[in-house]
Amino acid sequence: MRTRSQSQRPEESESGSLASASKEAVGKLLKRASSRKGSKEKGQQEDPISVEESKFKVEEILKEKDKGNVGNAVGTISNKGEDVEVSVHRDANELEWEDGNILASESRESYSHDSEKEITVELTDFPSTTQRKTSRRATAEEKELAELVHKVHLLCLLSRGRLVDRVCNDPLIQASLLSLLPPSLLEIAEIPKLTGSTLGPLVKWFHNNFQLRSHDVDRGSFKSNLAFALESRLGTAEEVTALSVALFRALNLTTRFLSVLDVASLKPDRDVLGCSNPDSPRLDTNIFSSAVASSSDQVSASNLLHPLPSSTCSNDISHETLARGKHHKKDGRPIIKKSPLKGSASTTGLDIVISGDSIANKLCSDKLESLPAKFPVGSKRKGDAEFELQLEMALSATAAGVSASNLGSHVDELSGSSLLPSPPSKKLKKPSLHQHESVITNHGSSSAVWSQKLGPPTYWAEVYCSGETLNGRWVHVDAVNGIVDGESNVEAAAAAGRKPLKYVVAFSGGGAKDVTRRYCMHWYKIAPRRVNSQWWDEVLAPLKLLESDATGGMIRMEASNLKEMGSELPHQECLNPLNTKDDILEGSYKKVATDLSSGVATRNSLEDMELDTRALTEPLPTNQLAYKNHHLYVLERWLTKYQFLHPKGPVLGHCSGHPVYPRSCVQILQTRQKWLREGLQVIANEIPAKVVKHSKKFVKMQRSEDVSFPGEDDGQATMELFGKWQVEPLSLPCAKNGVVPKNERGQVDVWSEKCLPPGTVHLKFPRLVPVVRRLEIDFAPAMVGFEFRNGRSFPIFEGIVVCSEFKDAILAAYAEEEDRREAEEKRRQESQAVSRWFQLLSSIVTRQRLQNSYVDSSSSYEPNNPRIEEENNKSFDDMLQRESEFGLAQDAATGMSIHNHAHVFPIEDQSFDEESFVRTKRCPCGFSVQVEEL
DNA sequence: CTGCGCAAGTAGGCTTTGTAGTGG
DNA sequence: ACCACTACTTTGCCTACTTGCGCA
Repeated sequence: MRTRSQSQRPEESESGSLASASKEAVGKLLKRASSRKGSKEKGQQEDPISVEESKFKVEEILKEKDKGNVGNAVGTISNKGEDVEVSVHRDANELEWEDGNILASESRESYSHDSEKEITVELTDFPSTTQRKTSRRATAEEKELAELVHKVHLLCLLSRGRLVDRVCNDPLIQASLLSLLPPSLLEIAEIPKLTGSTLGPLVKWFHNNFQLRSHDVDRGSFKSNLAFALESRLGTAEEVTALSVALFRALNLTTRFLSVLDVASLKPDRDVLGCSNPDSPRLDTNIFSSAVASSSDQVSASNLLHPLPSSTCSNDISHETLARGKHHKKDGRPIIKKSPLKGSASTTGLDIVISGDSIANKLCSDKLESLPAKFPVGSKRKGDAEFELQLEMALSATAAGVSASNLGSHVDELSGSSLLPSPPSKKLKKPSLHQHESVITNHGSSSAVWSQKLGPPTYWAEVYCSGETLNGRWVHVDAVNGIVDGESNVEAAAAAGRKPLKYVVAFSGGGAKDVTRRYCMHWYKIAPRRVNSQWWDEVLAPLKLLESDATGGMIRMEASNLKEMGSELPHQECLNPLNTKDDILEGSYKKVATDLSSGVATRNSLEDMELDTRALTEPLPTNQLAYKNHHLYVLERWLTKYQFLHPKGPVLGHCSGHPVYPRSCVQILQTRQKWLREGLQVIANEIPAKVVKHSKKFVKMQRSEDVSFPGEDDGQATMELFGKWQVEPLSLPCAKNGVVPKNERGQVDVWSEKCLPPGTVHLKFPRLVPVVRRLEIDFAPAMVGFEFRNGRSFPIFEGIVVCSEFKDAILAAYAEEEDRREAEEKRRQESQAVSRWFQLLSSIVTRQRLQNSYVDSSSSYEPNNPRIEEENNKSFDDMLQRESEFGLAQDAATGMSIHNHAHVFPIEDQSFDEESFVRTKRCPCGFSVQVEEL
């Protein structure tokens, strides 16, 4: 069995034209996705097996400490004595993904006899750190693609959440959970004013009875998985959380399933571009280690969602590993055995021998195992450290299999290890028994990493506690970790895991609601990582309604509550001066106010208000940089050229001595001209809010045109900018006595309808000028914009501007003129048609006359079947008849009418041109005609 | 580990008022 | 002579923004 990288031997992949065609088609897509030179995908979609098994990617991330040589890295996979050679072609200066392909049939064989297979990866000549290509910025196309992937991934994750939510309502699962519950805890269902503390014993019981498993078991559907988890009391974080939600719901508690949507990055992964992404590699690893591992659906979704080359090594490998593991993990866990490294510290070669059922697994784990050794221990750049960390994590994920096979121990012990006390956490109330941890505790080298990086919470529940606060509130319940009301710690835990809470979504009733605000205190950190809010809101709108229907119970406002709420509202607004200009809160406050007036509010509207309030009461960041694009606050130093603070206050605080202003005070300034285009003019005697330097090009241009241009001494002209508070509606001179007021160029600039002088109209019809001139009405060409050509801009004129009173007259005349023009056009076309017919027939007649002159008249021929020939020629005779009507049929040269001779076209004299499908018929008189046969 | 300042590089916005030739 | 139409040729500067890196 032998495969080669396509980059080296593309011809080998072409087992047939179908495959190559397929490759081409898929390649286009992948090319777009990857936009990587030389990276090709073998897409053999026709072969279902080849897709799942024939591809794996190995990212060359190895760096050489001292040596500068960069060459070809050659990987060899030996399988039962045969070599699978993966030649990894390397661009000398570029880190690339490379594809190794294993032929389908052979791969299948390898999976069926996996325990006997051996895969060797040889890696030689590693790239130098110093020769890493400098980072390349993502192109617009890559950004667009990343956004698309982000959006699709979000939709998939939403679906996943809804799926889990639905299963949480399963009566059988709920009943089973209830049957497990001690009778004493059943009473919680009857507590009228539920509080977080009341939930304590229940959560404690659940936490003690359900544990996380270190590996996933896929039983087909999530429901089956959940049932199995319930039975074994072991499950993934998602399953255990879902069970907790099901239990709470069984107890009649209003409960949501919450999930942190660990979505693919909105921005193109920087690793692709030759540098490291501080958070996404780890993030993505988490996606696959938690979400994917727990769901086959997710696997497929994630596979779909990662056509991007943006996946990092561990990220891609881990997900492919898991995916592949699913397909082949039939006869037990992977048995991975490692060969000692061939190369010493001084050599650059590296041999990896792996046994197991998953090639990717082998490649990944062994490679990862070997990687840290490659990193210089000393000076590490941030990216290197990140990458190493990420690799260790991936390594940890695969470590279970390693220990299982090598030590002859079993994974049961490993999963049992999840019962062991976890390392203490600094930031979490209670350390989470994350599957990684359970793995890592058995893996000495990585435990240091994971003790610091506790698994961030990904799933939890929210239970509506009517006994909390005035009108009740949603209480965070992380039954997996036995935490109640720990919402304030979620962000810290997420931050500790380098996993920002980009999207925290609550699922209930088949719907979903974004509740990120509740858990995220530093919105400015996640805002740039989220998709544009309009799209997200539109997506969530229908789901939010469903969620609201399921959870939005009515709250009867008591008189005292009403009073307090009423006094709270204005107080909230006072809290943040932005509210005067910001209407974010307006909606929810209004709604609540309406609800208050009726004495009834929904949980939903109250929650909306709470979330909106949080949105406007973010604490001031302590570092200046955070203000650069902060949605609430601004520092004067980060204002752009056209931004201005008006009013300059209030000062909300200080950061490093710089006053902090509300973002709502930032106004966009424009030049007089720009305001004019919006139908506004600067108020007389207004002092420019800001005077900025003009572009050099503009200065140059102005000076070339106007020698007396009042440029400054330093050669830099200035540009006066005005704010919106300095402008007023445009007051243009009115049209008087039928005369249109024009500018210095004798035209009217019609940027918009607002720019039209009063008393005038803009007529956009073509060919109006002659009509208006004929009527002797004053007009002005309407300049509607500019077109940029040849490095110069040219005005675009569209229609004319005339006084309103002439509009009807002009339109009537124009209609008349257009009718006349159309009639004239029609006449012209007809005469042209006649003229062309005349030319055609003339040429035919001339040709015939010439033939007659030079062909022997003695070879006249009697047709066998004159009638048929006559039929054949009928149409042509008709044509000649029409021709004669023009007085052209008379053959002047011979003096005889062409009708004196009836042409005949004997079959033997006919010829047919197969290329042009033209049959040429010849009359013995010499006349011939060509007929196109279809 | 974080923040800050700087440099480098890139994407994308902005610029902004013809002319010569041909044919009817 | 006048008018209408078409081809010509595909700018380039500047700014905002991103990112990496060194330093504190």
